[in-house]
Amino acid sequence: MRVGGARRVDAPTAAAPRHRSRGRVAYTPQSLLAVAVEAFNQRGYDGTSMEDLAHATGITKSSIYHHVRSKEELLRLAVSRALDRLFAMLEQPPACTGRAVDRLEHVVRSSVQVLVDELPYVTLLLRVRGNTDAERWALQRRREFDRQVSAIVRRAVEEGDLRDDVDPRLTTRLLFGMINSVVEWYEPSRTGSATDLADAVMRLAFDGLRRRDTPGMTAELRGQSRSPGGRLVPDEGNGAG
Amino acid sequence: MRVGGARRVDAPTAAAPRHRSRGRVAYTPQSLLAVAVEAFNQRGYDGTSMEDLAHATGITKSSIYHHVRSKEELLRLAVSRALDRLFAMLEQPPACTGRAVDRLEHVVRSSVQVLVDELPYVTLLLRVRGNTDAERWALQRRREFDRQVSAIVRRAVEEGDLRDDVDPRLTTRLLFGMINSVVEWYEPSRTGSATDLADAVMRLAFDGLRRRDTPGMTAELRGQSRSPGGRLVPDEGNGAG
DNA sequence: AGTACACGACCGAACGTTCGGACGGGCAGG
DNA sequence: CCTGCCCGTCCGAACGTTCGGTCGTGTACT
Repeated sequence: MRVGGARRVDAPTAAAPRHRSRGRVAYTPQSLLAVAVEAFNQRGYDGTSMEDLAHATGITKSSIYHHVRSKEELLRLAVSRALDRLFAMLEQPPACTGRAVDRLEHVVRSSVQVLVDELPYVTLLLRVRGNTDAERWALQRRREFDRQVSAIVRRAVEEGDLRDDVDPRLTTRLLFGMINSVVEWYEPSRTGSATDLADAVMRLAFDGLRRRDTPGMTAELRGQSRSPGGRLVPDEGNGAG
Repeated sequence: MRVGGARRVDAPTAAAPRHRSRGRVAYTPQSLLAVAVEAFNQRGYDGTSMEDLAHATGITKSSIYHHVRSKEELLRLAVSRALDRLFAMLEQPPACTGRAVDRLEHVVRSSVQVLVDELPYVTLLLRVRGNTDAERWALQRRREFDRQVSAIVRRAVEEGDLRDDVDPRLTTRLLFGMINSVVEWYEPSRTGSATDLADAVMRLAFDGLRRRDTPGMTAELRGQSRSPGGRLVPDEGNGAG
C-alpha cells in the first residue's frame, strides 16, 4: 500500500549540480539524499522501497545505484549529517566553557537551530530503531549526545542555577523530548523563525508556563538575558504528523 | 537483516486464556496483540514481518491469521486501545469541569498515567506515519486530541493562570512533546512510578527548571497542591532507544 | 575515445496471505 | 466408564507480489 508520489517533482537543486545528460541536471549524492530523506520521512525507512525512491527522483532504481552503494548508505549519510551537526555544536566554545546554566542555554538554543536547519535529517535520525548496523551506530551516538548534555544539566544543578529537586538525566530526557518534538510539526513556511521557536522553548523549559504574580519578574530575577518577549505566530497545522 | 527474537517467550498470560490444544495455552486476539505490539515497537511496523511475529509468538504465520484478519488489523487494534484510553481520560469530570489550569493539570498527569499503563500501545501510536488507512485514521484522532488540549491551554491563559506570552498551540505541542518522549526511555522496572514521573513533568512544565531565589516559593505561590518534593530515582538506562 | 549517467530486463529472497488438512481436548450417546 | 465425533487451534506448503540489488547496454558530453 503506497501513498501516491509525484513523478520527477523537481531536479536536484542544492549542492553544485554536476554534469548534465539529456538536458537534465544530474544527481549528486547530496541532492539524491535530499529527495530520499524526504521520502523516508513520509513513509518511514522500511516503508519506502527503492521503487518509491525511483518515482520521487524521476530516475530508475538502477540509476540510483550509480550514486549510492545501497539503501542503507542513504540512511547512514542522512543520520550522519544530523549527528555531525549536533556534535559540532557541542564543541563550540559557548557549549563547553563558562557557567553550566549558560552552556545549557546555548545547547538548547543551538539544538533547536540545528533541528530547524537540518529538519529532514534530524527527523530521520529521531525515528531510527536499531534494525541495521547503521541504525545501531546512530543510536549509540545519540546516547552519547544525551550523556554529554546530562552532564551539563548535572553541573548546572551543582552550581546552584537549576533547582535541585529533579534528576539531571530525567530532566535532560524531558527537555530534549520537548525539543525533538519539533520535528513532528515544524513547517518553515508556517511557523516562526528558529530563534523565536528557541525563545519559546527556553521560556517554557526554564521558567515554566505558570503565570507569576509579578509579571515580568522572571526576566530580571537573575542576570540572564531574555530576548524581548512576543508571542510566536499561531498556526493551524497538523498537530500529530 | 533481523535482530534475534526469542522463540516462544511465554504463553498468552492476560485476557482469560481460552481452550488449550497440544498442551499449549491458546492465544486470544488480545494476548496475540501484546506480543505483536512488542515486536512492532522493537523493529517498527514495516520492519516486522509476519515471520518475525511467528517467531515471537511461537506459532506459525498461518496460525496468526486464525486470530486476526491481517497485519494491519493488529496495528488498528493497538492504536485503538491507546486512543480510547486517551479520549476516555478527556471525558472524565476533572478534565472538563472547573478551572482550566486545573483541568490541564489533570490532563497532563492522566496522560502520563495512560502512557505508562499502555506503554507499548501508545508507543506504537506515536510512531504511526500515515501509510495505511488505519494509520491515517489514527493520525486524525491524534490531531483531535491535540486540538482539545490546546483549547484547555488557551482557556487557562484567558483565565490568567498561564503566562500569556506563549502561543497555546505551540505550548501544547511542546508540552506533549515532553510527555510523549516518555515512551522513548521509560522502563517500568528502572524508572519511578507513574505518579513520580507525572510530578516531575508537572514541575518542569509549570514551574520551569530554573532555581528561584526564594526556594519553595512556587509551591505556595498559588493554592495548587504540589506533591511532597523528592527527586525521582536516577537510572542508567539507554538514552535514545 | 573515454567518461558519466541512465536505462530496461532481470535475479534470488522475502513479503503478506491463503489453503487443505492434522491434532487433540471436551462432550454426547452408550 | 468408554467411544466417537466436533471444533478450536495450529501446521506445512504453497500462492502471487514486491523487495533490494545486479547486469549489459545505450547515449550525450568532454
